[in-house]
Amino acid sequence: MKPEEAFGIVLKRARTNKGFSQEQLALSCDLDRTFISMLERGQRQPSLTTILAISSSLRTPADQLIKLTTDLIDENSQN
Amino acid sequence: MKPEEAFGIVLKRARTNKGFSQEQLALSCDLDRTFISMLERGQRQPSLTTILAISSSLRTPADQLIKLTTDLIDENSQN
DNA sequence: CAAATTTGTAGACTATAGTCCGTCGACCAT
DNA sequence: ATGGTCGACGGACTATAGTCTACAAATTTG
Repeated sequence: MKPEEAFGIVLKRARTNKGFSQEQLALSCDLDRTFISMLERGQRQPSLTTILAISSSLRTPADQLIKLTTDLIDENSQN
Repeated sequence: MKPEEAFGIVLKRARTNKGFSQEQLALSCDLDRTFISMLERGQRQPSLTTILAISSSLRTPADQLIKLTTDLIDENSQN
């Protein structure tokens, strides 16, 4: 499983858990809505500042987002 | 303090702690030597896959690298 | 159902991540 | 002195992160 796929899944889970729409999140972290969409579908990968911006908007520590992502990669290491 | 500055400091510390040269690290994580140099000087910021590649080569969990980075940003939040 | 909201997607664009070539200066050993 | 490793730095290049506009498909809600 590719990093961007895993991050996309983690992002979507975290966002919906907080009850945000893609557009609300995009506005909050000053990114484009379509880019959030591509991130969640694993078609783009985030840079460090993007990770931090999303972390801040979702009020979820960045290192936790990364941990969830790497855990997901490890779980699916056969794929 | 900008994210890329903080990450650069964290990266340099982690690399030298492991006794690697920039070139050794670059070879190990399949990145360019000059790019590692720019990362450490805070002139570039890493993407997610770059963070994971460096994490793997340094045998330091990615979430720990991120935690060290955000901690450093928070400590210097006045700058 | 219809209307409203949300998300996927495409295309064209700009900014920057990351490569590859080289040169230079600092430091440390012979 | 000089040979070797190491890191800063430049320029030119390619790949991709991230924007913006617009429309279609899906989902939710009354």
